[in-house]
Amino acid sequence: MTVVTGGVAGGVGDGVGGASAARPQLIREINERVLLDHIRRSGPISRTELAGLTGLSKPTVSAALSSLERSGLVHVTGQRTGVPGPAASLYEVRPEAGYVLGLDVGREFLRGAISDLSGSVRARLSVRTKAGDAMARIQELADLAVTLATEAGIQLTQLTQTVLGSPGVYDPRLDALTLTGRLSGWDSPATLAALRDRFGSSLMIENDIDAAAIAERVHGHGRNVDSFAFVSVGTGIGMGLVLDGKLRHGSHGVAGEIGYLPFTEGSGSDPRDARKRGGFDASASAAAVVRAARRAGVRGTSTAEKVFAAAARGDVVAAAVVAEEALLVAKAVCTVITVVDPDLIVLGGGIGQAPGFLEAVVKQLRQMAPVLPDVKASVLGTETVVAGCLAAGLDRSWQSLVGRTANSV
Amino acid sequence: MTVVTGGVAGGVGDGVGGASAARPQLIREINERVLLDHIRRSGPISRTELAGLTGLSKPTVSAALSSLERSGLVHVTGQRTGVPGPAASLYEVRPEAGYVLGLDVGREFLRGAISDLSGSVRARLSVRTKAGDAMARIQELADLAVTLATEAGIQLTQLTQTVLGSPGVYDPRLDALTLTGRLSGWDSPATLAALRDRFGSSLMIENDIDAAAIAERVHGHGRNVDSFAFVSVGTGIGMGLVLDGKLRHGSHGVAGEIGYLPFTEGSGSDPRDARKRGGFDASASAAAVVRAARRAGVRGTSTAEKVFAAAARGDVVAAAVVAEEALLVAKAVCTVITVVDPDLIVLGGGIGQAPGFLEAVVKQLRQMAPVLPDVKASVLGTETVVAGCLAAGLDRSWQSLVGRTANSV
DNA sequence: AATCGATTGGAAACTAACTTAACAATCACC
DNA sequence: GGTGATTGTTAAGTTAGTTTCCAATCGATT
Repeated sequence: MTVVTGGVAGGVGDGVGGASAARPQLIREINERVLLDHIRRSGPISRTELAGLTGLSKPTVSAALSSLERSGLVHVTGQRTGVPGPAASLYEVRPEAGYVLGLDVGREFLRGAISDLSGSVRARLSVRTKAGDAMARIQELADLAVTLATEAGIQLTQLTQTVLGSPGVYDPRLDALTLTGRLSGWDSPATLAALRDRFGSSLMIENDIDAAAIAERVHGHGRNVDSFAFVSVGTGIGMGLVLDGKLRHGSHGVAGEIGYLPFTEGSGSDPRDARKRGGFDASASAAAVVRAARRAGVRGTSTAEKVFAAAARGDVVAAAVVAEEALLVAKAVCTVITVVDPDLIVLGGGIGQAPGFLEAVVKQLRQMAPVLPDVKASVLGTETVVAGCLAAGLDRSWQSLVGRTANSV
Repeated sequence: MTVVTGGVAGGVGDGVGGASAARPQLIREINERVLLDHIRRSGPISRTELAGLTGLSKPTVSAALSSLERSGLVHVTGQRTGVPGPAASLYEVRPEAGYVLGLDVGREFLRGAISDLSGSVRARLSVRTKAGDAMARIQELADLAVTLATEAGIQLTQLTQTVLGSPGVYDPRLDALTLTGRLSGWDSPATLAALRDRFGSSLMIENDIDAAAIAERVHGHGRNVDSFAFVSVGTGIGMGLVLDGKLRHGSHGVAGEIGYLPFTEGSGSDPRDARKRGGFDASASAAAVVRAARRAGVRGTSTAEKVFAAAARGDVVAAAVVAEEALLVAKAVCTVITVVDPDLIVLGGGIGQAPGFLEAVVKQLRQMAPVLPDVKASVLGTETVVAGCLAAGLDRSWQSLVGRTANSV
């Protein structure tokens, strides 16, 4: 009944670390994993094709597939005909071998989806939350889970993995949620206990922006690089860092909490926010933009979106506020470059994805960063966090299912 | 004839990446590696002990050791007697199986050492450089290598790996040295070509502070953690980042170049430095401390060391300068925490290791960082960079030697 | 319509590597 | 000098994977 977070371990301790000795069975384990990966990626596929892709011999592929079929992870889905010779059996992942529930808890909305092991979404739903406190919010999440399961036509017990994208981070050393910011009461031990109680042992809690970064890796610009930073600027500020294809949480779970960058020179900073969500968040989040615009005398500045719209219309004062915001974000991106130097920076969030903002940030970056990596704006939308949770849950499900197979064979 | 940098690849692409299929031979390869690791760590050791440590059976251990012995990587070094039963043969790494040359090129000193495969240093030397340009400097390095080889009693051709710790970074995309800062002419293509010409195909170029971080990982505080940041503050400012036990260079080699952090509020900044070595370097390096002290009116401020000494003696103005420096360094450390959240921060360099500085930085950190990791001052000295180069070269030598064995068997 | 040729899937024989079990040889200690 | 622990090897058996060969199948060609 432990909450596990993030990037599936899976690392083969490198060299000095402490790799352990290998038995012949390991070969089988590796090869089944490899085959499974190919089947996942290349849809229905024949034994011969798999043999070609992996370099394994036909008898070996056959034996391994039998084993995978016995354990229920793959099945024959049809025959390929139309070519000379006998019809080839086509294998694919058995979608019913597992189901993943992804949830996104925000201040205003709860979103969720259920996907099967093949990755297709069986049910999806967003609701506006009415909850006043943490416990009510958890109840709403549980209700959402039930609704989704019903719609997907499965039992809750069939879920192999549940992933909750949430503000705040899970600190494995303290076994607690911390830095939950705007979500009141969410960082209490009771919240964590209640979540575990409702969602069981397979619950995995992922920072919402980290989840979005995973989605970006699977569906967005992160597909073709193996290290990138997803920088989200909107209601709050945060980052998800993917290095060597793996999301990094850091040793206290705070990797990417760039709201706490020690930049305090912003014009719109609110000291109350600075304590709770970090100095940089207070200086550069949407609320700070609104404050700065109001102070500068821009009219009709109820939301950051309106400030950006005014700037786009040619309001020079609003444009100055936007430029200042771009400078702040560029500084944050510059720190990320100097510290980890990723292949790519993806800007996300309401402000990060605003038209023209990317260019403004890049312009500033050019003058301050030691190198200029690719910088792109995210093209994903409101379902990003849920998609990331599903992807993370799928990954983890695969790991555990394959592991289980290997042991039981 | 390529310059390779840093952390040996060796990663088994995780999951989706592209792991390839396994043959039975892989088992042997893994097991030989594991045995070798144990022999390296646990000195002369018997077959039976190895069987116990690895969990492999005695016959398997015997067979693998024979193979390793045939390829010249290990040899029997003696017999253990004194216990009942036949004398056990003790195996150890054959030191002569390879030699590593580590070099540290600085503005004032060149340092170097040669170690054998077992890690013991066979020769060590530091010389003051008289070189006026890059080519002369390379000649001095080559001379140093010859002297060291003579002293160690080996031929230069016996070197399996040469590692040069140098200011600046190697950018694999441009195949060039960049950001070489104070070392004039060091970033020209001709320098790189000349280095390759002199030191051959096994040359590996490592940023000097990254090399120090490797030393810290092998000999210093980094031994018992698997992610830490070595932050060096002295003549220049830089960082070496070790995550999951592996040094990270980033995709342009600039990971850790925190001299380029966009902090410009320091009082001692010099605009010429800012362009060349980064805004933060210009604000917080030793020269900046001297400038700040001079401006504040501290007397006898020819070096940063004297400013720190004055502060320690009770000079309140000097103390204020030191406190300001601590604040700047704390901000840099805070950015590292918010971006990657390592287990540990190690402070190094003349300023970083100054008495009392650690405490001053921690005091500031407490008020700004979202979490406070372990922070320690390095206890390593002037030979750190060379030690790191040797460690990196040993690692790489092991990788290639073991790889070669596996193929040739 | 019959044959040809490509292709599939599996069976047999062989290789690589590990394990367990048994055994002969050795050495300290009583 | 006998006893018991320990070492290192040999033999037999298991898990995996490879190569080679073959029967069965199905579209295409004659």
